[in-house]
Parts: sequence; C-alpha cells; structure tokens
Amino acid sequence: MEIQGQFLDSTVMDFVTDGSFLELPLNFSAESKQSEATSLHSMDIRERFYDFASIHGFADAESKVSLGSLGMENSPDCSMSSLTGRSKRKRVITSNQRHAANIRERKRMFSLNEAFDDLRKKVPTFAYEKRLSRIETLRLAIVYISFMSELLKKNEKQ
DNA sequence: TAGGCCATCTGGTCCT
DNA sequence: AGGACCAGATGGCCTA
Repeated sequence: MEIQGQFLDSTVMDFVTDGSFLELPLNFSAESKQSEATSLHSMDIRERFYDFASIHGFADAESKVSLGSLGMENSPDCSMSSLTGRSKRKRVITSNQRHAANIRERKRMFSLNEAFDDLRKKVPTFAYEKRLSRIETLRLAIVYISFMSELLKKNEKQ
C-alpha cells in the first residue's frame, strides 16, 4: 500500500496541527451520539480523512476510528519534582563536565530528530508545502495508526 | 512584526 | 559519580 507522497487535505492538517482530535471523548465513534460541538468539528475532520483514504484506495470511506482506544486521556502532572519529595542535592559541575554534557545532549537530540525523520517517512503526507513539524508528525501518526487499526479490525471481521 | 518551530544551553532529577 | 532524561530559557530563522 503505497501512500507516501499523496496529497493531504489541508483540513486534516489543520486538525493535526491544532490537536483537536485529542479532545475526543473516550470510545468515540462515528455512530455515537454527538453531545459536544467540538466533537462535530472533529467528526468532520475524520470524515475528511476517510474520504481521503477512500479516494486514494487504501480504505473505504465508512471505516471509523475509535481514538479513545488509544487511551489518550489527559495525563496528570507527572513532573519529577511533584513525584518526589526528596530534598534537592546540589551537584557541582566543572566547565569541562558541562561542555561534555552539552555534547551528549546535542547527540541525544540529534538521535531524537533522526527518529522523527523516520516517523515522517512512515506517515502519509499530502500536498503540504513544508515538512511536518515534530508535533504535527506525532499527531498525524496517531491518526494514521488509529485509522489503520480500525481498518485491520474491519478486515478481520470480513 | 508576531508567532511558530527548532537548536542549544542549562540545571534538576533519575538511574546504574 | 557520572550518564541519561527532562523541561525551562533563550535566540535565530522563517512565514503569514
């Protein structure tokens, strides 16, 4: 299934960019009742995503995705300091150590960006004039995985 | 010019 | 003790 380099509806990209799909209620489905206005917006975006999918022949337009199955609840504050009641210990660090730590951090961020580049190659991209940002990449990957999961489930039923 | 995105530095915390 | 991880701060670049 070759979908790389395809064209992505700009509305889908807006959806990915603003992250509104993350606000979908758990177990959200197209058949469920729409109680909130935000759901209507998200619904429209998702329909457009499926339209896109069907147009390009890798799904039928009636496939539905349950984003709630991903467990995308809002996580509570998980900062380290809030989790630990430990007293702060001061760590003296020399300028050489700081310099070495900076280099390690740069390498770490570099490998993180390599992983993002790999992910960018895996998600379907559309006529998008600029490359996906990291947050867009993550959000689109979530949508894409959800979509593929639903597609798989549907195929298994048949 | 404001806002978004990113790279880099930095210090705090966790982990081995 | 020191490396890994994380988040905040800062500045540069780009685009609308």
